[in-house]
Amino acid sequence: MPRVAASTEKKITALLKRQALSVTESRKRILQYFLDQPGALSHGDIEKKVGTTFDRVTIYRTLQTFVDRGLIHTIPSADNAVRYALCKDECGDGHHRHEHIHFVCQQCHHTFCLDEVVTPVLKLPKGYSPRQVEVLVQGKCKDCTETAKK
Amino acid sequence: MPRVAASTEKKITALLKRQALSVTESRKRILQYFLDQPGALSHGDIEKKVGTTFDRVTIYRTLQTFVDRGLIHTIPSADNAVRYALCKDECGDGHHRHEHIHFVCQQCHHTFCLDEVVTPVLKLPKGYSPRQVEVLVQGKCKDCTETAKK
DNA sequence: GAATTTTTTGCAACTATGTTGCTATTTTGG
DNA sequence: CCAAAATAGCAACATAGTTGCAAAAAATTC
Ligand SMILES: [Mn+2]
Ligand SMILES: [Mn+2]
Ligand SMILES: [Zn+2]
Ligand SMILES: [Zn+2]
Repeated sequence: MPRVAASTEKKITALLKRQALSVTESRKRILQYFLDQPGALSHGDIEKKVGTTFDRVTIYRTLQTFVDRGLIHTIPSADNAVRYALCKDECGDGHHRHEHIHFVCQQCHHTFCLDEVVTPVLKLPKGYSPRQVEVLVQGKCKDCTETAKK
Repeated sequence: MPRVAASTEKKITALLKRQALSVTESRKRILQYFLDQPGALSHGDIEKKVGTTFDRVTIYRTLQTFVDRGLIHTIPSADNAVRYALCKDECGDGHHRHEHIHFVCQQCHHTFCLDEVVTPVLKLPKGYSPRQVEVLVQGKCKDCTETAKK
């Protein structure tokens, strides 16, 4: 029995093919990693996970390719460590459309997409033309809040 | 006549003394740079400006000290380049309180504090405890919009 | 399914960014 | 002006990110 269910394998391959990407080991493994866990991942996280199997440069290039093709999006941070998360809506080649906000847990240091929370509409001073709004909330995440109660 | 007006010099010294900081050349120059321009600055910006006069390490430590003392605050980014801007409200030793949003111009690549725009109150899913909300708006800034009209 | 073309990978070399320990220098307060 | 405290510069290091190029792998064509 394979470590990764055949159905997941199929799903991953389909995801890559949909974006007209060659299906390679590194792309499959990195995409798998994103699917296997709920949060966002930094380049460093991925390197720790698969860095012995694949070259650092390959990871950089894979992430860039995924961003370009709309498979993942970047999440800004205040600590010089941009994170990446899967795009759930219909992002495509060259264009991202995200309306959700991001949550950074100050306790477990995980970053989550809160897909159900829509970015607010803001009234900006005259002259400023908004194109994209990013909201980054810091605090304590669901898991960490629940654990604290026990 | 000194290059920097004596009044500015006084102001800078006062700012440093208020936070119980030693008044040194590097701190004065870096604080001066922040006061001289409207936007936010990255470590790299500052290094380009004063990097021949002061050591890189000094700049890192100065920025960290300023953040710790509530003189400047960090602005998250999506490009692995955290920026810093002066605190206008009453931030102090160890605690920052900012309610304003930040604007990143995709044309001139400057980052601005929009002090007049208050961060929105968000309804989060059950379990998430917010502590700090950061809003980062990308688009075209005032100057770039006006220049385009001509 | 083998050959050819195209794409991706790994490696090396490099630049940039950030950190730490230590000593010399500067600043402070008396 | 002096002694104590704080800061700056340097060196050495660690981590992060980029580029060119040849080898390997994947896709395409036959
Ligand atoms: Mn997201
Ligand atoms: Mn600000
Ligand atoms: Zn958490
Ligand atoms: Zn602009």
